[in-house]
Amino acid sequence: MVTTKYIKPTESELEILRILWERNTASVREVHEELSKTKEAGYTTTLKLMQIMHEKGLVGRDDSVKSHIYHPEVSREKTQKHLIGKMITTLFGGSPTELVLHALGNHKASPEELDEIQRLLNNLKKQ
Amino acid sequence: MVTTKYIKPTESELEILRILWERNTASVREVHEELSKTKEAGYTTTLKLMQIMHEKGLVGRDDSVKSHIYHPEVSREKTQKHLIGKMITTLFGGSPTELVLHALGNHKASPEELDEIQRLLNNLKKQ
DNA sequence: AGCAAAATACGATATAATTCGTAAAAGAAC
DNA sequence: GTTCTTTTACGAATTATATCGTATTTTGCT
Repeated sequence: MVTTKYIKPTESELEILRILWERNTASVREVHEELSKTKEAGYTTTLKLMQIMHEKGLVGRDDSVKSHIYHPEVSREKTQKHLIGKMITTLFGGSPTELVLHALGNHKASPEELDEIQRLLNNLKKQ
Repeated sequence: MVTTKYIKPTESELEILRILWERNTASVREVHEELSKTKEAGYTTTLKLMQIMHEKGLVGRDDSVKSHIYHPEVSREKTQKHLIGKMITTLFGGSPTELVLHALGNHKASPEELDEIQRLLNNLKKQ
C-alpha cells in the first residue's frame, strides 16, 4: 500500500496553488504576474517557492518546454478537506456545525446560494 | 482611535488558546498536562510558548500568585472570524457557501445540529 | 555563430517558529 | 533556616519559511 502522506502547504504555497487550481497550468512568469496583483515579491522568490513546492511534490511540471509549465499535484478538494478538518478540531471544538453557523452568520450569501445549502440540508436530513 | 491590530496565532499558539478558551484560566502546568494528551513536548517548551504569547498580547496573566495564571486576551469569536475569512478567500474562491457545503458534506452532523442550521437558514432567507 | 533577453539553478541571508537545557527564583516541607 | 520541589527566566540551537542576488543555461533574433 502506498500511503501518500499529506503535505501541509504553507500560506505562500496556498496562494500559488490557488492560482494553479484556477488555471490548471501556468508558468512561473504567469503565476508571478498574478501574485503581483496582490502582493509584493521578486520574480526569483516566486520561482524558488515553486521549485520547493516541486521538491515537496505539491506541484508537477513539464520542463521539456521553453519555460517550465507547472500544474497542481495535490487536489483542491483534498486540501480543503484537510484544512477544514483541522479548523473544526482546533477552533470549533470538533463541531462542523459550529463552523457552518459561523461561516453563514458572518459572511453574506446570496439567495441562490442559500437555496443550494437548503438542498444539501434536505438530503442530509433524509438519511 | 485605537486600532488593536489583529495578531495571527501560530498553530501551536492556537492549541494553547483552545485550552484557555475552554477553561478561561489555567497555569502553565495545566495547559501542559492537557497538551501532553495529544502531543509530545517538554514543559519548558510550553512555558516558553506561553511567555511569547504573553509578549505578543495573545494572553494575559496574573503573576501575583505562586504559579502564574494565564487567560486568553483574544476572543475565540474574533479569531474564528479571521481564520474563516482567510480560508474562504484562499481556499474557496471567496464563496462562504462553498465552505459550508464542504464542511457539511464531509463531516457528519447530528439531526439536532441540522435543525439548528435550518433555523439559521430560515432567518437568513427572510431578509 | 554571436548577442541580448528571459528563465532557471543555486547559494546565502533574514526572519519566524519551535524546542529545550540550564540557571535563578519562589515556595513547601521538614 | 536548610533542603527539596516546582516554577520561571533566559539563552541558544534547530528547523521552517521567505526573500533575493548572482551565475548559469536556454532561447530567440539577426
